[in-house]
Amino acid sequence: MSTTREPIAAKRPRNPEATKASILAAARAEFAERGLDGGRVDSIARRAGANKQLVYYYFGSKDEIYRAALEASYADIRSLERELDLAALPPREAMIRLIDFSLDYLAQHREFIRMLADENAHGARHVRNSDAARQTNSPLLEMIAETLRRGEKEGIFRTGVDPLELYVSIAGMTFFYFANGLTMSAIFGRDLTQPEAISSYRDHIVSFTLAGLRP
Amino acid sequence: MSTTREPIAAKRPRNPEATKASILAAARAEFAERGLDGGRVDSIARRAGANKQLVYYYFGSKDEIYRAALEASYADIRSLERELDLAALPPREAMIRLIDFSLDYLAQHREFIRMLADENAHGARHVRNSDAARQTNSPLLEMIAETLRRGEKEGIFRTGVDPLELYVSIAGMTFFYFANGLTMSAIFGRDLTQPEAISSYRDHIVSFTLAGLRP
Amino acid sequence: MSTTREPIAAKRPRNPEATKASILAAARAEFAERGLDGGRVDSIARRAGANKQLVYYYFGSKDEIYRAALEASYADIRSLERELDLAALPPREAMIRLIDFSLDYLAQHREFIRMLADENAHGARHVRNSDAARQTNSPLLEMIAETLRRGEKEGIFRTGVDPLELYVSIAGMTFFYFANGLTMSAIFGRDLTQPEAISSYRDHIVSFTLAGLRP
Amino acid sequence: MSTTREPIAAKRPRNPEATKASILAAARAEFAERGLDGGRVDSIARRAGANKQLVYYYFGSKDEIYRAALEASYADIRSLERELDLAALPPREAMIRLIDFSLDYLAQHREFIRMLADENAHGARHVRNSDAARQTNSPLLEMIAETLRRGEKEGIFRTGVDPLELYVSIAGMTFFYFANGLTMSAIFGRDLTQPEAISSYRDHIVSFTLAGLRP
DNA sequence: AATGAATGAGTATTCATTCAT
DNA sequence: GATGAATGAATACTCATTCAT
Repeated sequence: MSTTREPIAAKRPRNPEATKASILAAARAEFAERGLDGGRVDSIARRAGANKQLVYYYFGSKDEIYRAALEASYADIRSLERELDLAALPPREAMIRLIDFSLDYLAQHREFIRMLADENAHGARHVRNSDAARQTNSPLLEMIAETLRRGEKEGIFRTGVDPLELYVSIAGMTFFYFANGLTMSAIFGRDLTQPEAISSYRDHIVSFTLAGLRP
Repeated sequence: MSTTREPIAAKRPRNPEATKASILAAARAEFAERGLDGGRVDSIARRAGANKQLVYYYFGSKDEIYRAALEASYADIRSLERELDLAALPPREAMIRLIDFSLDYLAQHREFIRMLADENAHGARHVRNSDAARQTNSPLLEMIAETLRRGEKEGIFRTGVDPLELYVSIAGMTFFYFANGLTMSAIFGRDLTQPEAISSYRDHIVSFTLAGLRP
Repeated sequence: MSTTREPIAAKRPRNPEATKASILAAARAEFAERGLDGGRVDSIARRAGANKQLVYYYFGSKDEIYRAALEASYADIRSLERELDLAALPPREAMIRLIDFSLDYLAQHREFIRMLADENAHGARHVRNSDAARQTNSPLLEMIAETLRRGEKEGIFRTGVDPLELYVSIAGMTFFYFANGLTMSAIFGRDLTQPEAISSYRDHIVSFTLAGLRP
Repeated sequence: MSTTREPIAAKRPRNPEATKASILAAARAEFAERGLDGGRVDSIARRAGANKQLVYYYFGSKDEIYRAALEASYADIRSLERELDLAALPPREAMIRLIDFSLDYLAQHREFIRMLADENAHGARHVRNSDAARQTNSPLLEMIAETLRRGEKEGIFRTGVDPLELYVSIAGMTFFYFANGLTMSAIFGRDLTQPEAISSYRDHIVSFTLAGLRP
């Protein structure tokens, strides 16, 4: 009140949707790189080329930006999962494709690994508060179940395999490789980030999984 | 108040080793709960009942306390791994024991999960700077290799399985379950933290792994 | 969402005077509750159900809204003061009526207390900039003077009493009771907000004042 | 963690009590001038020539600094009240002295007016949270009661006057004069800040009060 | 007349770290 | 060894105000 404030004219062109989108993109990059605690709202604004207050104008708080970023990440992977179309492949090939998808996606989207780890480290509170994240059910479970059923019929998969447990196993094998690759590389003295190492590990999981499903 | 001066006894008895140990324990608890970025030096001092400056006196910086905490975590698990004595069991039982150990340890030491995830999220820079962490080689790889050899000889395990890749697979299946259990529980609407769920998953991994190793 | 565009009807019907009035009412409520520094333009707009920019459109700045709110408060009390018609009562009853009015008005318009205190705390700069506030002379002084004259003639009031000083005394006794009632209640351990306490204090002021005016 | 921070050597000489005292003094000045909402922690630190964090180190939060400042103000006036020694004077002179004290103190300590007004505007929450403020009972009430008793015995004061109500009346007449002098001066076109005006008002209150107490 | 988007300067508070004793 | 005092940079979030439509 005592200090006179004369704001300077706005420089950013009026394009609300683009503005909001660029802030969200910046937030995703920031959080992927530095995590929830390490991410800075200032940095998000800077990355987006936006005024910091705009971040709050559109998202309200750091936690809500994080939730939006997380939702976007989930939406991305869900969208690709829906395109998998495992039903179009024979059971064995379907399973291989699932493994490859899981491995490739994580290899190319390290940011998803970071966000997932971070979210769990924080008690999954953003996911729990996100209708979007909870309701956008993964199509994977049903796909896996259907693939298992076909494999059982063909006699190449054993019965009694729980789709969710299988999913967790495959996701675990792929996720862990990239999530903890750095410490393992340092400790075991074997560079797991090399393409050949990844390729070899891929073959291992494929044969391991297919064998693991045999009747 | 200002006139009478009672020489206040130093609250903390001079016991350097105990002091350092209590600070380290406090640091492990703090980082396990809040991560590297979320952990506070103040909080560590408070938890340890020590003066904040003591933390710096003994450890130098936040990063070095973190490294010490990480090293202690690694030392703990390495110590237990060494007691596994897989060589005393038939190959199949040895493999089951390995799986159970991996699962139980993570179930009971969630803090290790957090530290591992955090360390990797930060580029594993503390592990790389830690001779202790890198040199205290895990005895597991050799144990697994030996177990695989025996299983091959007995004809119950196939050949060509890489011990490290197998280790990554098993560690991945167990780690992922606990590391990302919260988001999965929220999203899949199935409480994976229940003992029955864990027990069921354990059976799944055991049979999946044993089958996966069959010739 | 972006394809179908339904021309959303302006929520607020074009009714400038009603709009301005609702903003003013909102401002009065806001400033009465939170003071000049504590009051928020955003909050005023929200209370008024209006766009924030409208507040600026009609009032120009926070200080000017405050001035308008203050003027409205003064106008309210002046309006009631004009209806007092002390001349219609015998001097003693007129004086009692004046006291009751002062006490009752403040009891029922705590917001006026806050605005008065706030305005003085800020150097009365809004009042000084307000022709309205300064020109709408209070009719009280002349009423009091006339009542005193009649009392003197009747021999029940002493001479030489300055109307403004008497006004300040009465206003002070009533204002202070409500303005600082909270701290006094806390410190003296006697709840001055109770109706009985107010009623008792009223009797005290009445007899105190009448006695104080005796020749 | 990623940014390296190398603090520069401390410049402030080590004198905790002086430091804390200077911060408190600065806080009192700041809040007296600008109120609770208008006061800035930054400004307090600057006034005290101290690092801002020191303010938090010693006082914890803005509200607690305010409470400390308020307590100090109360302690100041209580200390002077205790020196009044009304019992040493004849009842009439005692009453005059009480009035003069009240008027003079407020005339010379405008900051107390501001703090009192502000505290009440904020619901007296700091006083309620302050044991010091509540327990340091004002000696005035007992002094007034005793003075009234003596006056009654001598037949110069009437009976049945409640000490607290009398206190409120006197405090009100003096407080209001200074608290709202600025708006009244502006509105009534009579400068109440002039020494002559104050002096005249003092005489008015004295005779008004003494007359008001006559049997 | 009315609305939503955008801005810059602030605002209380926190944090890792160092100094002095 | 141990403690309390002090520092500077930062951190999430707010606010009055203006621009563009």
